[in-house]
Amino acid sequence: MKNPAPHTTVKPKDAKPKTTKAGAAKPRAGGRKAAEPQVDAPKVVKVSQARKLLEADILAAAKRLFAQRGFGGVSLDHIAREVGASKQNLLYYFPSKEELYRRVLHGVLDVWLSYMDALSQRPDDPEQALREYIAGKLRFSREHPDDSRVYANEVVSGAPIFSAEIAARVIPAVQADVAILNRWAERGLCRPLDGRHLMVLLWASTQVYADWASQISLVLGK
Amino acid sequence: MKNPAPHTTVKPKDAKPKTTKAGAAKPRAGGRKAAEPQVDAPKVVKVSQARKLLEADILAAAKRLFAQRGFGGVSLDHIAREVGASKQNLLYYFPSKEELYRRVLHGVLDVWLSYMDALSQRPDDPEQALREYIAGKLRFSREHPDDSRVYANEVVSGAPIFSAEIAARVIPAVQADVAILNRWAERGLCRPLDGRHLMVLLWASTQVYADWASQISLVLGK
DNA sequence: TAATTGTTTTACCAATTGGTAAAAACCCTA
DNA sequence: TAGGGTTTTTACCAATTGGTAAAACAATTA
Repeated sequence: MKNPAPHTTVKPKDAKPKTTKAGAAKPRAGGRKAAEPQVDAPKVVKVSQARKLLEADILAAAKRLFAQRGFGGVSLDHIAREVGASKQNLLYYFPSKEELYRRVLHGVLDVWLSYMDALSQRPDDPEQALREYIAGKLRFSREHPDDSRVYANEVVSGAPIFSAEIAARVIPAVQADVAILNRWAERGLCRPLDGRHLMVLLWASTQVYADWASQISLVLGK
Repeated sequence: MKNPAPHTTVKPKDAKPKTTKAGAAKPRAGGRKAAEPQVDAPKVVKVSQARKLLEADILAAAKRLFAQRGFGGVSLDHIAREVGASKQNLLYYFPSKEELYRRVLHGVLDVWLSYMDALSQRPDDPEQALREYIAGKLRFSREHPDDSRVYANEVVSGAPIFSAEIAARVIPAVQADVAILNRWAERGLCRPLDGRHLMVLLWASTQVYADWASQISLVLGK
């Protein structure tokens, strides 16, 4: 009543550059095929390369930020600025913040799982298999620390958004590994053990090297 | 200009209850001593009990929420509602959100450190000392999962707020423990090892049981 | 070149954010 | 019962939040 809405008098802040950074840097190319229904041609929708590029940019930035501050600690605006686009533009690619987060998590899980098949590769050589397994998980933590952290963040929060997908994709993989461990023990290929707990131990120690990097480096004096 | 500011016409939503839940539930007691300067009386400021109670309530709720969603994922309003007070009331006890968070972290660190002195208690009995150390850390994770998670969250984010305090309080404690481990190795009381890495391993595996509770319970089928 | 598509920007919006100022309610002591 | 302190509530505030609608711009195809 007293004064007009402060956000209705939008001052342009400063004359915005005629062509934005993103606009100048990235060439656009619209138009997608599928005019004539060619049956034997692979029906890839062929989204324009520019689109894929920006989409990947957004996902990468979002991953980095989510890793650092968690879902609630990051705003769409923040992510958008990081890739030189506007929030609205970002919402053109991803319909909502949660959907973007989901996409990030999906990608993270892809990477995570791709590092986890060492045990089944060598079902008869516990020592070598374990060695490779651990090496793989360490490599994952080292090569994809943000993925590791995003995943950790989600799990620590009780996986409010991703529990279904985790249940569907991670649990089976882990249980298969646990089964292999237990089979080794039964066949006498290694000392008797509870595969589940060894699994947790392996997990813990590798994951931690990524998540706790800052503190560990302080402690190890490195 | 066109329309009045929407948030200036604040509608009371619904007639708020004359006495709020908090007001009805919690007795207040003001007034603090220190009128005449009694020199030998213990100069505890003696904040009123009600104050201490609400303060503790706030800290507890804040800890729980920060553990779940991280610093950025929690609003003051959210915390306030959780304890049945208003945001402004909360700001009467803690001058800012960051200060509240700092207080939470401080408390977490107190608890954490209190579980970490097992090694120095038995400087000549590696096995027993380690057993107790691990048991203690596991107990911490089990008895104070939120503390564990808040701490993990902060560290995973690179300890943006708490790095100084961590450096001052945690690192020395850990380094002392590492030194003990290394001394055992030197004296032949245990197998040769790098205390730093054993330390990380111990840390990892105990902490993880708290932080990853949701996922682990899925995997372990419990 | 014109129509059509795909992409970006502009203009909004209601709700919520952390925070301030001050009035009101409360409680103990004098 | 009055006064003075402590605590809570009321009333704001500017900035930011996630999100919508539509206009403007660009590229491709007809």
